[in-house]
Amino acid sequence: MGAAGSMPSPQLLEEYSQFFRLLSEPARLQILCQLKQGPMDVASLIDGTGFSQSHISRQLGQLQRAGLVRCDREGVRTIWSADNALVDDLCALVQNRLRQRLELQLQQLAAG
Amino acid sequence: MGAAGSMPSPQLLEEYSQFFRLLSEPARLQILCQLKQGPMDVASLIDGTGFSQSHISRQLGQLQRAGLVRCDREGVRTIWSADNALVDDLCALVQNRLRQRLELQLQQLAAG
DNA sequence: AGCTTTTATGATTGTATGCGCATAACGGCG
DNA sequence: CGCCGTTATGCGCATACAATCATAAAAGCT
Repeated sequence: MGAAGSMPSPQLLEEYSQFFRLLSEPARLQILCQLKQGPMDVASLIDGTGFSQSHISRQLGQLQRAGLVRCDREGVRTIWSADNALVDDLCALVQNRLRQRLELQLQQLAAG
Repeated sequence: MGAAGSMPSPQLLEEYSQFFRLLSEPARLQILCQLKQGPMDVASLIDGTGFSQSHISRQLGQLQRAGLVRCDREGVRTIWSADNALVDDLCALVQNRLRQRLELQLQQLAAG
């Protein structure tokens, strides 16, 4: 029992996929990781990631619309921050999976 | 303490993003959901989703390479199955987030 | 062997989007 | 006001990939 739940609606699937799509770009994940060190402005993100200013600005916009980052204006600078237990949790689950896969490959290599 | 961990390596970020990219397509999520009803062949997936045969075959290939589905040949048919506590957990976390966002919007609407 | 059914794959097209350049908009300071 | 520093945005290019059609490969049947 329990395996055959009802299908999620197409709208919900669409929202899931849109969220996962946000995390499907290394640049955005990298920005989120940088921001875990603490709030910082765009210049610091440029230093930390090597991306262009316009690119970072766009990615921040996308992350902001999803509520994954927020910003406070501090004079002329915009200080961005992200507190993401959610992204951490998601990544931890995926990391666990990656680890399991590698361990399985190791076993198969040893057994074959 | 605890907020400023070390940055994940670019390779790890790449693997995270590749995994999330798999889930960033409604078609693949839909296939995974269909398979939660139990193992089935491609014809059943076509019936359940409305996608073309070749499209479904390709998506299954991607999901298989990631270890999210597997198949047993049963005569001329290929029976696909997926047991994914992982995807369920990921979707549950995201759903929780979506709910929180909507509740926040509701509060802001009521307060504004 | 040929024939049929089921699945996988090569080729193609269309669309989305990452990424940077240039520039506009915003905000502070002389 | 003009000037400068910071961030957002219009534009173009290149690439990735979803989606389809047509076809090949695999497996059973007569």
